Amino acid sequence: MLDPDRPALTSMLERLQCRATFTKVEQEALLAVPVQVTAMDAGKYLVREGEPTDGCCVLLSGSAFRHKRTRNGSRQILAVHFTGDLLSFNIGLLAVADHSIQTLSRVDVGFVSSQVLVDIVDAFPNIARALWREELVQASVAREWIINVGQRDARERIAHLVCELALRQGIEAMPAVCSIDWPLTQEQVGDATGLTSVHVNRMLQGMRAAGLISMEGRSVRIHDWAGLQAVGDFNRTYLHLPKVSGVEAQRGSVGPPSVWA
Amino acid sequence: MLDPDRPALTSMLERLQCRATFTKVEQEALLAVPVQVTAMDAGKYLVREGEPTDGCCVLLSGSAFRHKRTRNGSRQILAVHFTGDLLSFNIGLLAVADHSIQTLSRVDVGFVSSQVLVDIVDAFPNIARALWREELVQASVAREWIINVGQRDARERIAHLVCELALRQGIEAMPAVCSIDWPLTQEQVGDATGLTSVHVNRMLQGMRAAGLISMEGRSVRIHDWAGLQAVGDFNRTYLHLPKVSGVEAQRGSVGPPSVWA
DNA sequence: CGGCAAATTGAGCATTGTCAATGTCTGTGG
DNA sequence: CCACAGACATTGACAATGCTCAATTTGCCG
Repeated sequence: MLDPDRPALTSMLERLQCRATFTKVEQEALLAVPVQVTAMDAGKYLVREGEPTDGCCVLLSGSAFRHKRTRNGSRQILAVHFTGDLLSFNIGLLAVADHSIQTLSRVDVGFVSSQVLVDIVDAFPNIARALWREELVQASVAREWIINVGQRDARERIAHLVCELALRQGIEAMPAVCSIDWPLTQEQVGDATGLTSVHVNRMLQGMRAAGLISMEGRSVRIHDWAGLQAVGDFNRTYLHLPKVSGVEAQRGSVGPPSVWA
Repeated sequence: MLDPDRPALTSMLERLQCRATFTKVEQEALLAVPVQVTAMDAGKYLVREGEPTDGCCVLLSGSAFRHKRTRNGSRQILAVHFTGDLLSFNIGLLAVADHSIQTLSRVDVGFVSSQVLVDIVDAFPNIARALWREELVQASVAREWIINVGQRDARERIAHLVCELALRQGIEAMPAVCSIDWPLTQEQVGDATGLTSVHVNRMLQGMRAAGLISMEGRSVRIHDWAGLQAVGDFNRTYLHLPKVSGVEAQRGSVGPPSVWA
């Protein structure tokens, strides 16, 4: 749900502030960008593969995912997105969308026209750099997903996905045992990892039995963050997160990796 | 081998001209960019995962690949690059490399400093747009690779890889039966597709037996381009190639898909 | 000719998929 | 408040795609 007391693009600004430091003027320019806000139900398409693309689309609340289908109809999920993420930042650069974007929950989406975006980018090189960097990070995440489905076994793939979504939701600022939003069904986890939902179910049971996680409806409780990272062969470098400061924020990374064979 | 009679960056210009139309001034500005050219042997690292990155690196001749390793040492190839490709275009945007880049053959590589690049991008928005578009296309290719390893079976993955590399080498401007450069060993094909070299070998034998391709040392002869695309579930959209004109160029896409079950 | 990397072959195995049934939860309408 | 529908999760038995291991052959290059 969008907070009516804050500018609509506040969450996007916060996301970009992980990628650059803005002046007051830059911050105000970003928040002042004219944006058309639309609320949408879960399961709606924001972009469809093959359709012409234009403008920029930002996720102001809720979650969404990118996907693409093969000839025989099977679906590969390519990325999961949360509040503040840029969903498409194509100043009319590519003619047609090469994948689809669909909502996972009720969302608020902001649309910004290409022209406005071009103007902002021209006027504020620092903002351009932050947007560019955000795109590079998304590309880095995509490469990590190639490894995940290409080289890791089922248990590792799923643990890795849990780690990524947990870290991107700020798990390291949370208490040692905490819950994160989990917008995916087991079938969607399968489509993200190249596994069947049946096998995902069995692997999740294994992870629960090992005391790594537990599941509560649309959230996952993480009991052993260090162990989960060890199982998932997780190395956060690819997310290019800003340096975290403070003891609390480093909790997960200093403990001994738990053995879980 | 670099042609000494042409400016070093000619091949990069040709690549970018697939993404935008440049004025004479822009073309000359690009070719005049100061570039440090280095020849390197096969198997050398251009970028190493975890090391700081800077500047821009262009492949002026030969081929190279991106890859990343998992904890247990297995390697995933993330992309294959040919003459003219931009290998890293990071105006100091990300602090450390999230993957490695290694040469596949003897190559000539051009290094351009970040500052020069920033100047060019600021002075020529049209060039900036072409570079940006090139990056977006590389991201699109990475997403297609996620599908390839996540959803397709062994034969489809390999056929898809052959199609991609063939199309990027301009197969559609070649005669109906033609050879393309094939810089990968079977083990490397395995690392690119998430398969073992043993299984790659068996699948390639199947494709040869089916009359799709034949192999001649470091090149692959393509006998049935339409059939290969059908087997690989190949849809070129993700490459965002410029519209091709002429009958010859459309040869492969108009024939009936061959049945090969 | 020798050395080495790459390709090829075979046999056995295991991770993961398939199919089909059943259980569970949640929201909605009567 | 209960019944019901529908989506999601879970289970079991069996099949198969692709992996492992280990040996052998081929081809290239000095």
